[in-house]
Parts: sequence; structure tokens; C-alpha cells
Amino acid sequence: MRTPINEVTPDTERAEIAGWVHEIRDLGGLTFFLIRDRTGIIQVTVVKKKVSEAVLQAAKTVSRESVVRVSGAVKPIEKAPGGRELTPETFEIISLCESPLPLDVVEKVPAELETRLDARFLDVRKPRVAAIFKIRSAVTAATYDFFSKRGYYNITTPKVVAAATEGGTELFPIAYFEKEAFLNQSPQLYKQMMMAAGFEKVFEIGPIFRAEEHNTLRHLNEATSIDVEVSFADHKDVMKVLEDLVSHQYAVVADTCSDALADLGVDFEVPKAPFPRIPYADAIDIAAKKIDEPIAYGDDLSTPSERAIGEEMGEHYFIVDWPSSIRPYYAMPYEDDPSICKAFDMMHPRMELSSGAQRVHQYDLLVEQIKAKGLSPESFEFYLQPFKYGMPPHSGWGMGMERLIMTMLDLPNIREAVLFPRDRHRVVP
RNA sequence: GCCCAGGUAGUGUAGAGGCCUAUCAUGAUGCCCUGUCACGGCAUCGACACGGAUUCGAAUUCCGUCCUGGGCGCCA
Repeated sequence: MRTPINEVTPDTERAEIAGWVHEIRDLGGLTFFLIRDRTGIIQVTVVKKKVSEAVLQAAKTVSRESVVRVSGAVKPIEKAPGGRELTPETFEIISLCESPLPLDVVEKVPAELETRLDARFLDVRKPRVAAIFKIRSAVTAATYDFFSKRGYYNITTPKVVAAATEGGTELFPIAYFEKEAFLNQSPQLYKQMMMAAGFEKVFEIGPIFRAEEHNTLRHLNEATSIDVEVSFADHKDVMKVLEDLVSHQYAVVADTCSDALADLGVDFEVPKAPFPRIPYADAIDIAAKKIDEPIAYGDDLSTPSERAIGEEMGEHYFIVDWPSSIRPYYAMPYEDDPSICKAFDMMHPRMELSSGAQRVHQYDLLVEQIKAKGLSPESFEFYLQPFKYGMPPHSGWGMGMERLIMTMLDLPNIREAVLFPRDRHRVVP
């Protein structure tokens, strides 16, 4: 019976382990093997004079990163990793690894991200890299848990769609039988439809696709979005949901992923809700003071200003009360001042993580706002229909999962937070 | 989309017109070594993205192609 490596302790008498050959150190009459599975690493020591011919033969043949199964007595050895080592009675090579390896799993020599992504399955064998995905998995689980405890319905919306959500970003066209279709850039419209459907509180964790030809450390062409929509809630209500969620996600990771955090050398403080709120107008002022380029009210926040404001804030924060002119048509304007709207962005000091708003739920106002943006209501017909048949007031947001992980773990590149990133140049593997 | 930078053994690098049949590390192979933990020692193997131009001479300069990285715009 195979034992996970981290369950083999100095007190264990015998064990059978299986895993990958992490390192081989041949000292002559004595050879040390480090065997790794996803739980940890153990030393297997072969004393050439004392082992069977079969074990000796396997020990001579095996290469690094081969898959092996080894069984034998365990004894406590203070010098060995984990304070114990295994003396093999059987040493079976299950899958012999070819050499040379496309990259060095032990990381004596660094590899560039491109090389790593080309051989991602090998790259992820590094405990430090695997740790990112262990944590990402914990964040996903914590998110489902958070919403299901609060009575949200988990929904799944189509990724193949006929039209754009907001007109802004580029879509990937795909062939759909005799029709033209696109990969969806956001579940936004479908979430809203489910408000008309009376679901009241929904969330979805799913892929979104953006055909932007950007080439940066924080953009992907396929990303994962955590999306939320709530009926009878205003923007302030859903901002609270958002900050509580982020704080919960951090807390769960801190609680349950200490090994993975240690592998990564990451130590963070759990962000405490409520996050500071600053009006857009104040954010612009901060940016204007800190950077040289001219900034005017009504400008979108440039990358340098975003950074300058983040530096000033030093923690997660919201930018609220945006000019209606730079937010999408579906953002609800304030009744007393329609020049600003109930939209918000949730920011990490490094970058934007989430944006959301109270939505316009009144049919006439929505049509008016679509026209005001220079768009034609006719092309939004399928979107507008639910608004005619009883649409409650509602609010929601979408948060980039990869950006959340990237900022949480202080990763330099968003691609580090995805197993198989899709960017401007990469569709393989 | 605009702008900048770059492609040298499996991996990561040195190199700046002749000192380059190309440096170092890691790796692989062989030999020596019984307590390593980035084990050590000796030997061997392995690369200038592609095409053209300049030149007596090009990894190095120029042009083109392909590929890549990054900044910005935009966004999550």
C-alpha cells in the first residue's frame, strides 16, 4: 500500500512510497536518492554492498524525474530531510525518464517563463510552482463555500454567444455551423437575465475571453472571472460582499495553505473589511499630485496613475462615484447627479481586481443610456427584452481570479497564476 | 494597435569586427569516491534562429523573414 511521503515520519517502521526521482547523489559505495510526490520529499539511501542485485540494478539504471516505487525500512536520521530515510528492499522503475530534461526541475539553473510554459507539466513538478495552484484551488473552494453559505445560486452561462456584452473589448469570432458566433467576454448579461428570472443572488466562476492584442504582465486572452449579481441590492451592498469575499479568501489561504505559502516564501496580512472607499475625483487628485503627465477629471485612469494611487493607499481599496461618461451604459447614474454613477472598481495597490456597479434596471433609462453611448438599441434587443417584463433593481461585479492570485502571492507575471495561459502568442500547450 | 528590446549547447549565460574550431554554470556519459544534502575530483559530449549584404575576415555591422520579451493604450 502506497503511503504519501509526508505521512512517512521518523517513527514509521516500514513504508512503500511512489513518486518522481528528484535528485541522485552517487557517492560511490553509497547513493542517495530524493523521491518526491505532491506531498513532500524523502531520502532513499542505497548502500551498494547491502542491497539485493535487483535494487542495485534499478539504482544504477534510474534517471532523474523517473517514476519509481520503493519500499523498505524507515529509520530516523537527523541529517536527512524530514528527519528520516528509507532503505530500499524493493526499487521498481515504473516509468524511466528521458534526458536531457527540457528544464531543470531542481532549479539549479533557472528557466525563462516561455521555456517553463512550453513544458508546463514539468515546470509544475517544482514544489514552488505547484504551491501556486494548491493555493488557487483553495481560493476556488473558499469562494464556492462563501457563496453557498450565503444562499447564492451557482449558475453556468454560455461561453458561445451571438453578440458582444458591452461593445468595448474585442471578441474572438468562431464558426458556429452556418452562423457567426463569439466567445463570451463576460457573463454580465446572463447574470442580469437571471435577475429577471427571479434568482435574486447568483454567482459563477468561469472563463472569459478577450481578443485584445495586449502584451503585458497582467492581461490574458482567456481569464477566469468570479462573477456575482444580486437583486434588490445597491452598489454598496455588493461592495460589501466583494470585500468580505476577498478577506475570506485570504483568511482561508492563511489558515489552510501554510506549507504552500512557505514554499513560495509568501507572507501576507489578511485584508480587513471594510476597504477604504475613495471617490474617483479624489483618486484623480492623488494621481495628479504624484505624476507628471496631465490628468483631467473624466479621464480613464492610466496605468501610472493607477500605480500612484495604489502606492498612496497601500492596501485594497475601492474607487467609487465614477463619471458616467467613462462607464458602460448599464451603470446606474445617481438620481441627484447623473454625471456620476454607482459604479466601482476594487483595487489592489498593484492593479485593478474587480469592477462592478448598480445596474440600470429601468427599460426606458437603459435605452436612453445605450443611445447616449452612440450604440443602437436594436442590436441589444435580446439583452433589453428581460427589462420589459419585471426586472428588479440589482447590482453586481466581476473579479479576475488570476489577478487575485497574482496579487495575493506577489507573482511578477499573471501567467504564473494560470496552468496553461492563453496570451497574444500562445495557444499551446 | 503604437513604441522599445532581444534570439548563442537540453537549461541559464559570457561575448561588442581577427584574441571564437565561442566562456562559465547546470546537465548527460565514463572513471574514482560509504553519509551526501547545490556532495567532491578527472575526462568527454553538446550552441551562434533563418536568408541575404558589407568586409581580406561577421556570433558581433546592415537589410529582410520568422520567433520572442517588455512598455503603453484598453481592461479583469
